[in-house]
Amino acid sequence: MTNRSGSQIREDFLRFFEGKGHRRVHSSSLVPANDPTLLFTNAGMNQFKDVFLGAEKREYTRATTSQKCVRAGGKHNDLENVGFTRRHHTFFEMLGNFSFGDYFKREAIAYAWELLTSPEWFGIAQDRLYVTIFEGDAAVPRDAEAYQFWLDVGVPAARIFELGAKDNFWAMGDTGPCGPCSEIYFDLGVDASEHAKDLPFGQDEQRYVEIWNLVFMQFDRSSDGVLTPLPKPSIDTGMGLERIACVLQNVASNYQTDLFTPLIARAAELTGFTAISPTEAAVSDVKGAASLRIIADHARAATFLIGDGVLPANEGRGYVLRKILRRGIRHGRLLGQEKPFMHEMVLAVRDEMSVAYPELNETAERVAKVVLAEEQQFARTLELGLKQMNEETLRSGMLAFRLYETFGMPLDFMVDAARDAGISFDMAGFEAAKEEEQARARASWKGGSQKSAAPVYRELAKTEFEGYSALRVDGVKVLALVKDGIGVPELKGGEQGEVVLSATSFYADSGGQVGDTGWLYSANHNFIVAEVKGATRPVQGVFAHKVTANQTIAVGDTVDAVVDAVNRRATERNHTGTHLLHAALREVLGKHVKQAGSLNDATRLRFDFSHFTGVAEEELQEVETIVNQQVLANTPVKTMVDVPIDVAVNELGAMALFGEKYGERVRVVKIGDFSTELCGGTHTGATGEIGLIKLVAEGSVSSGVRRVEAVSGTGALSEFRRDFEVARVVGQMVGSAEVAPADALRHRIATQEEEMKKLRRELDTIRMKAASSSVADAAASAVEVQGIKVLAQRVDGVEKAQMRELVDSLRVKLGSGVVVLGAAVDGKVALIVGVTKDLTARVQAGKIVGTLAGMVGGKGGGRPDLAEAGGTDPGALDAALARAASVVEGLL
RNA sequence: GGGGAUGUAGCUCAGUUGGGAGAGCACCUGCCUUGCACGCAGGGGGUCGGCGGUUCGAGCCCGCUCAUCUCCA
Repeated sequence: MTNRSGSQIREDFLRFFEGKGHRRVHSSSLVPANDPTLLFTNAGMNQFKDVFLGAEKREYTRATTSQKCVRAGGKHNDLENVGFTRRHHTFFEMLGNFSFGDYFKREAIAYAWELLTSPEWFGIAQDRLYVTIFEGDAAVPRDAEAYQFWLDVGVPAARIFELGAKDNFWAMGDTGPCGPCSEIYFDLGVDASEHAKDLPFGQDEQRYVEIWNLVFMQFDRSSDGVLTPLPKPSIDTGMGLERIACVLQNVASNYQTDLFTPLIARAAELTGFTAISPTEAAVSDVKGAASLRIIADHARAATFLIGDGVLPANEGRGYVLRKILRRGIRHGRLLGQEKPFMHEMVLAVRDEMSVAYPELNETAERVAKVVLAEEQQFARTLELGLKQMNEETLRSGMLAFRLYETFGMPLDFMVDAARDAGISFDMAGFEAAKEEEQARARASWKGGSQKSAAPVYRELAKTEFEGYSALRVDGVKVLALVKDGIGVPELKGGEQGEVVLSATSFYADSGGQVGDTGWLYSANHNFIVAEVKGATRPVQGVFAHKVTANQTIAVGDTVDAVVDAVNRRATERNHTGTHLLHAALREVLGKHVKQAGSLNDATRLRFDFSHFTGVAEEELQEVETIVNQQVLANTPVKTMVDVPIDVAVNELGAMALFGEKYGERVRVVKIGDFSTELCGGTHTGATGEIGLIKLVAEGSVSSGVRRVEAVSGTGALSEFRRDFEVARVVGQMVGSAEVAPADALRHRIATQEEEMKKLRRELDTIRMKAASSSVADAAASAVEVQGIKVLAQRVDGVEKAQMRELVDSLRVKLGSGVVVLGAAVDGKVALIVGVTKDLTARVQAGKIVGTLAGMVGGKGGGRPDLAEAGGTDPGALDAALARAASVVEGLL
């Protein structure tokens, strides 16, 4: 057995299978393209799923990959285990070889055995290997073939074990391709035993470690559970790089391989953990060692996830990333590092892995920034949480859970704090509260939205798309009609549904460009059969036209498909504009700008991209200027089809986007030397056709992602018309005959506002003075009731706030007494009653005002010393005021 | 997808059964003063996230909505 580095193992694996006629395919993104059922790419076969399903064709039938994978959460890989076992990881690399209806079991087994045991390759001693096959069950017979092939390559019968469906039968889902599998195990030796005893295979999970799983895709399972043999069986294998490295480097734990030791060493440096050496920390049970392993593991996961476009968030993928990151940060804190350090780990990951994943060189600095921002956010969250934490919350598990749930206060922090304060933490209460929440979340979940395409689409041939060159295709056949997800023989006039044609000129929703609208004409082009509202691609290659039928349309009919050219052209202007915008943003803001989503329809373009801060007004203007220079240059837009993806990305420098899935041969859209992108959309012939691009909005979508919206062509014209009209009106209103410069308007309006404020203040004082003088000698007119002075006065035209002030000054003047003010305002009545403090024990303002309000058709209330009321009958105000004294008397 | 929390002055935040929108810091003016967060006096600054409802009256109650934080799926 030859010791070799992790990088060498990865390379040797790929090289071995290249030698066996396999195409080396680049790892796909961790964010699965077009597969909403999957949170993250978690196996090598993910990117070939459609190929296995027969929905997608590749130009090769054998492939080999080293696939980035993330498993975090879910039953099989609990995040909490990572770091405390020898083999759990959130991020790992899966080495695999695949056969798409090419070779089958015999070759798969022979290749695997050769690679593992040949002295030219991994050279593992045969007596350390065990294999398993499927033992068979009611539905599927024992895998006798695999058994025989293992014997053929020289595995002794005593080392072939037979296991049940749980271990050795594989399925993609409840339906679809499935088949038996065969696993290869390595014996780490009795030293690695968890029982410290020499136990046979099958009784010691830590000693006998699974290193390779060969899946034999042999059957197709229908929805009623029946298995039918696949005409072209396939192969899917997976070998964890970290595990095989552990074996070949002759160490006990994945963390002791060179894939991890440099990261653990760096983590030790950054956290100042020096209790034991990094080498020991890779396996040690010493407190803190696991923290280093966790940091190393999570740094890898975070680096690759963010590199593939995931950002920390509070739901979905982003939330899993956040949990991983925060767990890493917490373990740094456990080791005493309270300052941000995780972002430094990102650079260490890049240094270790950029040879195999060169994209890290490009992304690492941006990734580090994202991580740093998350570290700061988490610090803030902790700070706020700590403020809320007290003895009470630690004693009550329910309160502690509330703190955890609401403020994100980590459980281990509270447990530690309780221990430090000598309080026993109520873990049982916490768990109970947590279970309650989980039950609630589950109950609300019910049927998930795992919407998959209607089965009817799966059986159809691919639609021929002619829309790149033609807007109209005549004489095409109606292949299928779908209503509410079910295939139907015909659609009647007035009905809505979807139409699949043998060929079409309609572009379908894709790459941010919306599907075309238009019409289906009768074969003789005499009348319109159906209006097309849009088009989608429910499965790869099949175009579905969303229609409202004008008259009966049936499967087998022949129609002419005609795209609404006005709409299409407007959409194309926006789409080409998006490419220009993307390139210009990168020029102005920096190369970290990458598309995070886009939408192009006939009215506007919307472009989301990665960027940290708002885009300044000057930057936007610069972008706008550059984009329009490109438009004016009238550069031809060139599309190149059938370009090998490597050529497109490496030689042409085309931008590939996050989360997009590309085939081996791609379409490249190139605008001079300014922009080159992989794109399947339709574009203008030259940039000049766009006419003009006007940015209209900039804002935030989520943290780290900004959105710019713009209009072009006719949309830009109407935008300008509208703005010009606004400017003209505003100009006129402030007295300028022509459209005034922005500065002048700003100044003008600011002055007017200033003036208005001043006048309002002046008016206030004048009213106040008038009101004061009208009640100036009123103090003298106060009536005395049982020794209490009662003053009632009408003060029309005075605002409420001023009435309160008047009440105050009158209370002072009276020294002791009751003040009642009333006013009629806008057909309504306002009443305010004040009682000096010395009298509030005897009579309360709230009660007085309540009684008086009743007389003017209203209600009221307030504090004992000051109360307000409103009413609806101004005519009764004088009468009410006149009765004020007797009301007070009545309350005494 | 579900739960919880927050949103009030430039910043950090008070605001008590619904009845005067506030504090500290920052800013401006003046005074005092050679100093370390100077002090004193005065002042400016608010669509109380938005919309709707209940009410004579809503920062406060109700509904919807947006944004941010957070837990779960």
